[in-house]
Amino acid sequence: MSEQETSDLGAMPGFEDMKQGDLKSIAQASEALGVTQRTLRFYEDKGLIQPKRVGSMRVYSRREMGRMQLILRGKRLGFSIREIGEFLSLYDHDPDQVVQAKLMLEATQERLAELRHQREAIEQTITELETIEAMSRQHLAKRDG
Amino acid sequence: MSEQETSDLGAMPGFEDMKQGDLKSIAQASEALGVTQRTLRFYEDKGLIQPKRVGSMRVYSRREMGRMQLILRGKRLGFSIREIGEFLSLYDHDPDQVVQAKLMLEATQERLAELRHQREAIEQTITELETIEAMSRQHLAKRDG
DNA sequence: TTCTCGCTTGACGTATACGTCAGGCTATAT
DNA sequence: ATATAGCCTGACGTATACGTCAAGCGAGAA
Repeated sequence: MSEQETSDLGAMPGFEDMKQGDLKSIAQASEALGVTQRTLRFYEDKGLIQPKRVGSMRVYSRREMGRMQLILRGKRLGFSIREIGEFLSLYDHDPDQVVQAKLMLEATQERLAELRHQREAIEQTITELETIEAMSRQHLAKRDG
Repeated sequence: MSEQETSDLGAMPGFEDMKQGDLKSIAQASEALGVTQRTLRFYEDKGLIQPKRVGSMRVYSRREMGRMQLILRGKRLGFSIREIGEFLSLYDHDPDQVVQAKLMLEATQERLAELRHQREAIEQTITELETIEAMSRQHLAKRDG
């Protein structure tokens, strides 16, 4: 396997804790984050991250990795990438994070309301399905004697 | 407003309880079911219903209306139209509904498992979001004094 | 020099359940 | 005869989050 400048970035013995210690190639970043390279490029397209370039190759610093963690967390919490993008851009242009925190609070509450609704809907559906399940069992029991 | 043979079908005074009492045009059917005409045509395309034709116009009998109720119920319970289609075709070719009931039971149980997972995931997400909500509040409280 | 890696961009594909035209037919009302 | 209403089919559009090519470039290796 030949590795080019990409791997050189991560493999400079003795320089691990320089100012820009942990630079990663797209392969290393996707590996570390558990997402595909396609996903990283996709998020970049959408403006969620802006990895540096060395020539044409993407380089992921701790900043990008941190943002990716936030993005993935947002996804786990059920926010769309559009929403996540909005949060991040607020985050960028709001050093004190006052506006950011307020809007985050709002979004969080809205999402909570949604989830509570969903939870109720699911409970109802589960109840109804349990009824159907019981009826199916009876139906089968009758026919089998 | 002019109504053609469509409305004539539903408007035959004195004949309400003929053998084929309640025949409906697509407009009346969609109205009664609370779905769009497009939806009815779509389900027909997918083979879920087979309304009769008078010339080229669709006519919905009680049979189709009944199937539509089942379809809509299946949707509410979270089954895909493909799954619903499979149930219905089993239903058709299984007069005793033994096979049907067995498979329905399986599908029901699978769906229940899914829903219970979802419910857990939602509970976790709600918990996490509540934490974030509390943190946002603290953040704002600090800055506002 | 030629091969092979890893990377690049761009564009089209996927799944779901319809929405939204566009163009055209027919029957009734005027 | 013409307008209008209601219906028809067929085809493309929508939203989401990527997957999957295709074609090509620069850099070490053989």
